[in-house]
Amino acid sequence: MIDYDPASIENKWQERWEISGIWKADIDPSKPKFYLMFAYPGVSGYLHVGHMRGYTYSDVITRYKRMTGYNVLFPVGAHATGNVAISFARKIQRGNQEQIDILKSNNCPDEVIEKLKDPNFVVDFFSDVYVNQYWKKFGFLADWRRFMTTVDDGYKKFIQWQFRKLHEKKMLTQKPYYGTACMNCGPVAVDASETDISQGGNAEKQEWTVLKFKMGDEFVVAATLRPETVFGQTNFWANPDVEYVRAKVDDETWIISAEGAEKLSFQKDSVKIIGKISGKELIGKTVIAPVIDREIPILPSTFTDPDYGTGLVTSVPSDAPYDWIALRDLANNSEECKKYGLDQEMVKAIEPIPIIISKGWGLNPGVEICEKMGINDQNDPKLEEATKQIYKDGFHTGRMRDNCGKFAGMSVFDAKEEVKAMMLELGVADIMYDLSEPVICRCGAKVIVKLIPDQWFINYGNEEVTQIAKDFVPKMFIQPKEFKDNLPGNLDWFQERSCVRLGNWMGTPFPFDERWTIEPISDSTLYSAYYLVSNYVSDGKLQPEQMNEAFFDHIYLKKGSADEVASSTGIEKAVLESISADFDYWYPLDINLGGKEHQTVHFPVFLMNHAAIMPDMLPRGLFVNWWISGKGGKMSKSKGGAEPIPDAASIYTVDGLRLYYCHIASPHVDVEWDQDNVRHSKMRTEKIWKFANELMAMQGGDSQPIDSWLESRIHSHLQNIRTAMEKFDMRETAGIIFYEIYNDIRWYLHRGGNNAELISKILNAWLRTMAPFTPHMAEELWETGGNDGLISIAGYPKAEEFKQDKDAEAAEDYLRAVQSDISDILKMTGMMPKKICLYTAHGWKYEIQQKMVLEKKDMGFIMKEAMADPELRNKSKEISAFTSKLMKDMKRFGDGGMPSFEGTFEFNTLESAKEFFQKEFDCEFIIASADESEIYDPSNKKGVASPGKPGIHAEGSLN
RNA sequence: GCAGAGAUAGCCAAGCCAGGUCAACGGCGUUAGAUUCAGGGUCUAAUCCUUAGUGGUUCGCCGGUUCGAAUCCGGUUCUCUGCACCA
Repeated sequence: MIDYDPASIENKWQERWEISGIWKADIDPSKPKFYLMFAYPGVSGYLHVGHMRGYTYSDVITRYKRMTGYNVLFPVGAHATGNVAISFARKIQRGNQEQIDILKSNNCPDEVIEKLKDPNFVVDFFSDVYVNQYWKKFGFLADWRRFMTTVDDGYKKFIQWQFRKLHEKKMLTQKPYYGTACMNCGPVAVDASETDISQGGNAEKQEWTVLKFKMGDEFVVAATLRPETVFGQTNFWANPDVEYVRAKVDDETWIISAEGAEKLSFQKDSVKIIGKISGKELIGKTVIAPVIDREIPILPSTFTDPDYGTGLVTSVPSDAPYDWIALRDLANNSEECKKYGLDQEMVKAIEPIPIIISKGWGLNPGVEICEKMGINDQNDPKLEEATKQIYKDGFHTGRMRDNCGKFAGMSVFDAKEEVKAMMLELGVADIMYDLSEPVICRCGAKVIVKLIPDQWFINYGNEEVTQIAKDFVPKMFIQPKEFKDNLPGNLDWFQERSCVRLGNWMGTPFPFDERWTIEPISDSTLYSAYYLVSNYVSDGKLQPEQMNEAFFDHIYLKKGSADEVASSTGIEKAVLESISADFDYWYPLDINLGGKEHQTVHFPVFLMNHAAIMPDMLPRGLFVNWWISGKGGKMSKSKGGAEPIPDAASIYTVDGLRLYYCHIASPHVDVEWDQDNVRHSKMRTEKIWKFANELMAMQGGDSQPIDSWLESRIHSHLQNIRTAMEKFDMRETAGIIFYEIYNDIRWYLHRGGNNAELISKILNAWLRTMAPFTPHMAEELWETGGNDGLISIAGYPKAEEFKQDKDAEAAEDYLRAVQSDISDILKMTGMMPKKICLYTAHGWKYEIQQKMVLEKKDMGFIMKEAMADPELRNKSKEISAFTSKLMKDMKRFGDGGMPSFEGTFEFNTLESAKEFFQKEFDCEFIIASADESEIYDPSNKKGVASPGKPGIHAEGSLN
């Protein structure tokens, strides 16, 4: 036998495939087409073994389709838009040790690390890594000619065309937007991954309602997150230790903190500081509270932070624990009152005004929670928690009390928006945005919220487009089902989505205003169409500058004649016709495959853009795969998975890894990477390799009854494989191929099967079933077995190639059950058997079972009939016991599920396996029917026998 | 917070939509035995409790529907994903 050397087999066949060109996808009108792509990866550096899961599924599915007669298109690409490559390069420029360590552990040479300071090189370098170190090394048969990245010139032309079409559809809108930005670096993303920022990834953008309190000609301005509570205002807070400023905002003068004024200056056209006023000066004055139009006093507090909101706060002690505690502190502190010249009795007289009825709380939740939590002063950190709790309960369960004007009875949830709207309308309030915690940019500057007055959006709220997409969902093939069910809801939920941004980003300039760059999600919503053009760009038949609006209109929307477009673009007419034909042949896409993170963003917008631009060409299917994670979340060196992908391929072998991805679990659950499991998959391929070699060496033999069983099993397996693969159920399929068929053939040999001709026929089919999963091993064995051509393009085996024989399968199932019963008994007793007797049941039991199971007779009928028969009459007790048990069993099996036996069939089956049993248990076997007279039955087992379950008597030495 | 998904034996994971052949596929791990067996190999058997085979208890937790529930319904706790300038 040839030793198994996976590494050399991998190289050998990857080379052969490369040369053979079977990966090239060209039109073949004689075959149905199948077009699958996966959501291309962002160029974010080296990937880990988890990423290969979905990619591998793609190759397995397309290989299967190819072998079942489809002409397959499987292109790959990479997503470079945005700031991933830029921030990657910046990290290298800054000498980020963590990043450099990752590169080094992936065997990245120093001179390359040096070059990775250039974002463009980052894109080129990792594109090459993905293609050559990952996908080709995993044996993928992708159409490499079509490889593209989203920053290719041709791709940019394509995206610009797409946005022109969206504009024609009136789906591009423009309106003000508040975005996060750094004054030095421009727009930054504030998110948990912290790619742009060095601190504050969990910050949220909050909308503050700015309340204007009239004080003479000026306004003292507070900010609140709870505008609906204005009805409960009792006083106003200023921090005596803070120096506030007078700022000219539009035509008004606002008193706010300097920090607040700065923030506001990014969000309003004119904010100009014209003076100062200390907190102390404000205290003791009175202001007119908005909405309630009441005069309230300004009191001192220490919890008011100049950096939070406007640095000034209105006080609602009924629902704000901070306010209540501060008020109480002050009322009880005569010294403090004196210090600010306040009338202590006046402060004491301030009572909370109940405004919200909240589940589980009385009149003043803010007061109650402080008592409950034992909060005693305004610097107690528990106040934060108390505030959150009250807010949560009030927001979800609360209703406005009767003293809240026209909002009385309204839920807090609704009142919040309505009160805010009313105040804006009246001009007593304004809006301001801020981040919930400090955020610091990579450059060290503070990240602020900035008004972008003319932000562009794609309006996914467009009803016509949404409807087209929603209507199409039921016709699509979508796995898993849960996602299919949710997708229409996701589509409805999508409204406007900002689609361009300013600043230093990689990507396509926005065609209507080139200062803007189209953002990363918006430029990956139609790209399956570009794969039908990219190969022409790659081989130079098409120049990016020729790819104008007329060109894409012609290819995708069938506008204009080939002659016209050829002359206006300068593209050869033949090329134009060829591209056009390609598109007509391959489009629409059959499957877009991607990770679970794409469910609510990428897949819906992918559908919507097709619905908007190519409503007749909507993708026919989506396949979502879940993730592979390390134990406890991250991949780790000690537990595996963190090694570079090429290293993992050499440790576990490519076929081993492919089998692992396919067989470890359903594609739609997360899996923990476990070295032992991966190693097992590798050994499984090796085991099958050896076994296949042994089978190939078989000679001669003769045909026996067990042959029919094996053939029939293979028939069923092939049928089940087809059914499973139609749903791309790769786990089920891999289980059948790599475990069940393997076990069946071994059982066949164990049972004495030795028909080399049959085995050779089965092996031939078996190898073909394996090919999509473990293609390298399958090719090698295919060649060793003397077959011509590549197995990768051989036909996938069909169930009809093997004869079905239900009786043979039933007989074998029966024998296995008997064997297992005998084993159980021997195990229980610890007996070394000398003699085992098997008794098939009494004939009347078969008759009754037949009548009940097949003829559906009931118990009364059976008993009546039995009593009429003189021979059965004296067995009535036995009969009724047997019959009622049978009734029970039948119920357990459900409708028609209970197998029924004939006595002769059972007896003959046992008789035919006698020799096998004797060898198996190494003892004498006696097989008899319970109806035979004078049979040896010392422990009276013939009586307990029932159809399908023979009585068993064993004797021998106990040890 | 909002939306969605999930919780199955020591571990990883099928089954759930279409309730009964489910003590619950498969794998890992563990244990025992075999192998002229050198490098985590292969094979056989066992692996909830009980037992001369048809018995008991189990599928996050609590309750309900049903002759019958891992599967259906309600509630509850915990985990994961997305939430719109991260891709």
